Amino acid sequence: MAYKIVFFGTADFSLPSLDALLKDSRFEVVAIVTKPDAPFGRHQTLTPPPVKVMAQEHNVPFFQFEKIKMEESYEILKQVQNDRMVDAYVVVSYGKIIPQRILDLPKHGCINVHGSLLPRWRGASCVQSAIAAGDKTSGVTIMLLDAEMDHGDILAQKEIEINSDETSGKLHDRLAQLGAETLPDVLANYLNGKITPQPQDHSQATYCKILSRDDGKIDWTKSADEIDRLVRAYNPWPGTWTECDGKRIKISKVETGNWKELDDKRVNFQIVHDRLFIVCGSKSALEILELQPEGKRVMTAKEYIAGHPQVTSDN
RNA sequence: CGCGGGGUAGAGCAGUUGGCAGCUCGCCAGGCCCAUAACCUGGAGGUCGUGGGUUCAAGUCCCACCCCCGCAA
Repeated sequence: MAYKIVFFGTADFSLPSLDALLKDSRFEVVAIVTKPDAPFGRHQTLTPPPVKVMAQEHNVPFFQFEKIKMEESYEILKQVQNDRMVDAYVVVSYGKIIPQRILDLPKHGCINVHGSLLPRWRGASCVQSAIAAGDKTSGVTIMLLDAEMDHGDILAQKEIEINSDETSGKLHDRLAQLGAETLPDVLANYLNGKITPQPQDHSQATYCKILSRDDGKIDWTKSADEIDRLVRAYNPWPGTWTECDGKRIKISKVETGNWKELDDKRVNFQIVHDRLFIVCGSKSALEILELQPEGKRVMTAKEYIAGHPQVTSDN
């Protein structure tokens, strides 16, 4: 008989894992819990989270609790537990902290898929943090949830290399896929007792915070390498930007450039042979390859220069 | 109707109080040079997002609509 699972998830990162469980005959996803529809996009239209869409496509019952902490949420999940004898919860990028008494409901606890090699990068921006910090590798951790964030015992880890030109968008997708490939076997082996959970080495823990757009303002006194990593790490979210003539310009693609050609006394955009450079800290420089002025679409540096023969940055 | 910027040549931009539609790059042809991302000469390429309106005259003023984007979430 199939193991009964309740899946908690909201974002795109959840989809491959949910899909893997839905397709696997060893599991029956008896219900899905996801966040409520939220205002989204330029017109603030109420939009369902991706996981809800997938739940509807597969005709799986789903719940969108306004507040997971409320009594009602607990009562409903308790009812599901009594009716279906759920074996485990699987939590992938749900987006809210689940209260302990809900975590205690399923017979064998709650399994989480996290996009980093725990205990490194506990928290909400694990993918961005790994790239921004210049990590050579990342991976996924399949773990048990406990009371503290990303703190529980580990069931399995898979490591992958971070490519030197990789953005968070790409790594995010690869990790979501890797998690989905790893999850089913690990989950089955945990439930049939073949895996013994291993505690994390808490002394090695590092943490990362939720990012906002303001975090993406580029500090040009940092070195070109640091900024290059930040640009890749914050692509596509939250994006990196700088101010120019009082307007915001997103910087979406850069490459470490040649310092020696540039005037080191200014920290401005500088045009050299149809190419756009900016002087950074530590005697380094970046070439801007792609940017997006406020209100405009993404364009190459060459296109930007065509309409801005003289450009300067306010920093 | 959350706030805001924008749609003008293949690309990026300018266009002043309405008065013959421009700039940089690219493209085509030719020239110069040991050579070039350089330079010179000539050329092609625009129903100014769409539909109405005002006017002798609208890219420009008025109304409606379509599309793109930044903030926010």
